[in-house]
Amino acid sequence: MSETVADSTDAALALVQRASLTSLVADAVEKRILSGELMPGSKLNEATIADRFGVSRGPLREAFRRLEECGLIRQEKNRGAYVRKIELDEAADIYDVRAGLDATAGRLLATRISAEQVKALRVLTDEMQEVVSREDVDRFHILNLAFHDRVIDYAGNRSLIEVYSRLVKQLALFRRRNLLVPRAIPRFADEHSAIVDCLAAGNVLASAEALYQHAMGGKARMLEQRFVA
Amino acid sequence: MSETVADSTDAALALVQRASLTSLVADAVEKRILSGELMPGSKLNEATIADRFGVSRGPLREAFRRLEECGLIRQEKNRGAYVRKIELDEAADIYDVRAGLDATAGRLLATRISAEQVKALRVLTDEMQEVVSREDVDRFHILNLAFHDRVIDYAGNRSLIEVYSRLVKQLALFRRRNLLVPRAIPRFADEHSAIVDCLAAGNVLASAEALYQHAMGGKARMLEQRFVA
DNA sequence: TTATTACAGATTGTTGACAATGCACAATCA
DNA sequence: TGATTGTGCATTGTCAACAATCTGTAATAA
Repeated sequence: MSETVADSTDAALALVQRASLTSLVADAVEKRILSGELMPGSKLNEATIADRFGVSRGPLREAFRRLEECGLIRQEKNRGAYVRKIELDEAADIYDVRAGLDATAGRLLATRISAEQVKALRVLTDEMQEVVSREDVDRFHILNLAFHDRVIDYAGNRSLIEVYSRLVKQLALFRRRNLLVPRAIPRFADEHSAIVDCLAAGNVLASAEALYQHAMGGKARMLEQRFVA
Repeated sequence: MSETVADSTDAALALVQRASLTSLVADAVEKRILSGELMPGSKLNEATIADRFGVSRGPLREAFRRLEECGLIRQEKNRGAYVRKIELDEAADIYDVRAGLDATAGRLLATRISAEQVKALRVLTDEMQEVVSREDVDRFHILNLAFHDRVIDYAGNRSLIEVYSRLVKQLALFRRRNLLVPRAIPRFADEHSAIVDCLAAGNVLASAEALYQHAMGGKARMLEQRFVA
């Protein structure tokens, strides 16, 4: 019990030592944007938000600058800040770049993947194959995200992780019901398995191409749904 | 003459309307960092810099947040801001990602390049081939930068341009006399020509691979020089 | 001597106030 | 009526002052 207290106070201490109001507010606003609580196009009133978080406008404005540079909000001089709206063509651009980053991750990972990492990815792809039969879309979605996160992580490139997560955040501003279409799941599961095969075999070009095409498939799905909806 | 006045006042007006002190200061500091006037590791004193630009610390701190998010400076709580220092391994990571982005640009551009764009690139590669014989390293350097900028631009993807320029800026923090080695120039010139050939032929995979390998050659050169110096 | 503490100056973090700008609505005039 | 101008309010831009923290130095004690 005292440990719990010690842990929490330690955590609080570390928080105070490392985190500034600016960073805390930036994280909080970012979270609300990514969760959809703050919708694209929403006006972000400085005084209102500063009050809500119990800080003055100074730190908040600094947080806004960070979020602007992240591409999550847009600021117009003398007119205020708005949650960034990402149009279809812009989302398509981001998808292309992300596909390229996936390919890069594949190139890098194919030359360095460990047996343990292959195994960890296989655990995911195996469960995905299982899930296909159950048609558990939600579970597949989680596994899908985990799979791609791991591929990027395992590539072991900090710059890649940074750039990739940046794009993923921006794409969160564009999710218009891009839920998985059940009928597409079997194909995705197979593609994941094929990707792991390429990686495990150390085939650089095949890994890159498999990941690229897989990501571009995701883009195509996004574009379809846009026009259906 | 009145036109000149009108132009300059128009420009001034546009500047005042669009640019905030924050953005102006951020640009100015960024410029000084990229030019090497502010060296990696330098302490950035808020009061001193604010005074130099004739602004208060508020806008300057906002500018710092932007630069921090750009990866050009690093801020430690209660200790201040420093020009970011990029170590060798980090630069290597960035080079890998940039190579991947070059490959992505190749993929995209190979499917959409126009005759005019091919021609424009050929103008550059032709002059590069000329320059090889003259061993004009400086001129080659300029042509080299122009070539890669155009390939990215012609790819016509805003997200790619944004991410790419971000990485280029970060790499500027690491240039330790990575000037071109004269003996490497002929090979680079040939590679540029080959890249344009692939693009003009609309060969997606070959374009991507040629640009990727070309960029990785640049990385290798950087690593060599690091150990020679 | 060496380590510890106390203090002072400098620097960063945060705030509230004031100035400048934009926006919406009312008043005016053709 | 319709367009334009003027006015007040809300909001953003900027600043200077204050609080909190850090750093280096001097004083103290073992």
